[in-house]
Amino acid sequence: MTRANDMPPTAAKSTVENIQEELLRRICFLEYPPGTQLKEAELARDFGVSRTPVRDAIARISHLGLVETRNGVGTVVIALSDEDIRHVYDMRLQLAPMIGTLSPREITDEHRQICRALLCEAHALRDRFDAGLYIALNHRLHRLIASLIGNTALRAFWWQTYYQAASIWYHVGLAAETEVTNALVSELSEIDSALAIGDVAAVGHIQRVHIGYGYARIQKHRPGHPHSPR
Amino acid sequence: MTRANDMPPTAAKSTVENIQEELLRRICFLEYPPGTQLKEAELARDFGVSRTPVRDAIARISHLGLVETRNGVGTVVIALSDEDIRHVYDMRLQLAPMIGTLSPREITDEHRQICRALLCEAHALRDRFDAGLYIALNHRLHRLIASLIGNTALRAFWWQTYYQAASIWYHVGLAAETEVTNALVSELSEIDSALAIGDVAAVGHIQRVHIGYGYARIQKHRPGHPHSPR
DNA sequence: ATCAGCTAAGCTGCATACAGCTATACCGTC
DNA sequence: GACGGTATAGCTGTATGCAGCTTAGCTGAT
Repeated sequence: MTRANDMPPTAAKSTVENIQEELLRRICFLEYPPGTQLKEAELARDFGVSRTPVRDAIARISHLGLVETRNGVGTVVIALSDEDIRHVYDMRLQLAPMIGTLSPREITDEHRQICRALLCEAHALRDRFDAGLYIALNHRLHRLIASLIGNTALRAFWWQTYYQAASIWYHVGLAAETEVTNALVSELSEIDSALAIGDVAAVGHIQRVHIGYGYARIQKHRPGHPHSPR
Repeated sequence: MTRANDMPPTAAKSTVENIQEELLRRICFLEYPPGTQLKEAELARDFGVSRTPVRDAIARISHLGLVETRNGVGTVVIALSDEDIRHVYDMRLQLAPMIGTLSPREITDEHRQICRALLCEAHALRDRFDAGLYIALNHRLHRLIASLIGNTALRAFWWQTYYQAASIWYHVGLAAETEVTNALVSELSEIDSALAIGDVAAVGHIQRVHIGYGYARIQKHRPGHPHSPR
């Protein structure tokens, strides 16, 4: 399939791809929390381009449902409703085991090394928590998992649900630092064990388990529903 | 200076949404077979707008991987590789049973009426085959199924895989008219029975079964075996 | 006849100007 | 003071011109 589906294992090339990736990063890394208004002219200045490529990038991520743009008003970052979040998590719970069953990729030493490095950094996170680092680690972990998925459609869906869910559980992560850090460490060490014996299916089931844990944490620490129109 | 607002309450879709939908229709209905070059200027003339909304529409469907646009060259409709097709079908086989398990919608009499109408028209198709009608029936059937899916993420994925697979099995349909017509009739009558007793899960499994049949037909009639002149 | 190099045509990518829509603040009226 | 209509600011939607990239085809030397 085209490289439009699988996200960025390597660096994107064209201008709008860069902007697209950066916008997604800022949204799911909570630099643009729900309710933020994305002004095309302003973003255009930020990126040093005209409104056209910015509009293009926004159009390309519109299918994720993370932003909504209304004529004459503006483009705002959406806060997913509780029901939407449940739907996304239900979907992820179903997708996770497929990682090991639908054309999984072969595990290489590179995978193992990346996982080992992530585990090491996650340990460091226990001593001194850093929100940005926590988010970055999760993102790299997700990239690692995605690189084990051989089925193109599944990999695309895995990314889509990740982007949809990310901003939510990163938000929770900031409210329960030690809890999520310990969860990340144990998830990584389990994955490390699975990678050691080359068992992709195990990785899928580990994901399945920890997605369940993550959803439970969301329900526990969810902020007192401020205003989530939909 | 308020002018009379006598707009019909039904048509409220934006220009680019219309173009987007029409492009997808033309691609998966094989009016734009793989290899077709989509020239922005030409499409703009067709739709009576400038290049801008056309570009916007193309950008919005780019994530499906059905078109690929390269700078200086053009935008062409992609022919999915055999492996991609297999991946999409593997995915659809997994998604189908979820229709009945992930927040299914309640079946209403409207659903039953639509299904009955489709079944009736499919019967008529047996007497006199018409490619356009066959494709349109399948499309309406897909809309019916999608309207039973309550999980937002699943519904979105269901549509995505449909668009990705549609052009393939519509292509096969043109080479095995009576076979696909009979398959459509039996699929519709099975769904009719499931709707009658309000069993959405059954609908999901019926889909699962017929997706399997569809993939088998693709492998049977795929270019390479039957008619290979020169 | 062959091939390197060049030229021109045609496409997308980008910038910019303008039109249209929406929400808000303002102002005159009651 | 309350209210309805209106002007206005700011945003997105659209049209258009130009620049850059790519390819095909032509030309001329070998």
